[in-house]
Amino acid sequence: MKEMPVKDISLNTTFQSYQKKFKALADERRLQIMYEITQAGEVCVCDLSETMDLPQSKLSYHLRILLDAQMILKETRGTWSYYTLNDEQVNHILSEELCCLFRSD
Amino acid sequence: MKEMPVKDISLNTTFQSYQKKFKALADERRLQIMYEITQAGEVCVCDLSETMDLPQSKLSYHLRILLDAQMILKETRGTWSYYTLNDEQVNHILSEELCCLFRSD
DNA sequence: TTTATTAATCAAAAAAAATTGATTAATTGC
DNA sequence: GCAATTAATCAATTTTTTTTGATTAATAAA
Repeated sequence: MKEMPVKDISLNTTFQSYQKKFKALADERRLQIMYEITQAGEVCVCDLSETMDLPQSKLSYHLRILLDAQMILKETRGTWSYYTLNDEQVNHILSEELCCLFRSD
Repeated sequence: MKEMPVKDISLNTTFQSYQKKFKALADERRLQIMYEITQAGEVCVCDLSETMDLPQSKLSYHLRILLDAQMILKETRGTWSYYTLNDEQVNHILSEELCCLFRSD
């Protein structure tokens, strides 16, 4: 059995969680989705489906990946699901320069 | 034929280049490789192969992905290839907090 | 109640990425 | 020259991710 220092175990856990977030960001379409959400402030799937010209199921799939990685937030009102950017997380991960892409002000 | 504003075209190009960089970062093993490089300052494939317990071909593959995404730099001296972190690019992409993981001082 | 809208999920297929083991090429040391 | 070392690349396989079209469930509107 292989020994492993505590420091390395916690580092591995850290890398695992970042892997998930970077995977979510590692897609041109998902970056566009984040940008659209930033511009609109809040969007539902059907809005995105129009502006991005993508079928609903594809959007739901990509939104789920962004949601699981905590890059966006979801609030359901009635039949609609409204998505917003998770600014805190985005700022935590990305450089100042990059964050600007996903900032409305 | 679909029209597309100039702004959106250049944004798409931007997202494309970031997709590549995030893809490179979207792997636990590659993040570990970057960490090892940071710690050692400079490493060759055979060093990494030992410290990370990975076969040479696998390492060459992952190093190439990091290199293509410009997250690391390569310098060949004799039979050896020495890899270093591309601090400039890493700092450009990642938050202060995250960069610390890949900083030796 | 019936019909339409919204969006999540599912299963199958397609596409992309990673692993594996081997080959190749260049360099070093004897 | 010859053997050993280093590392890139290749082809085949495996694994993972994405796409696609359909189904489901919930809400809203007529």
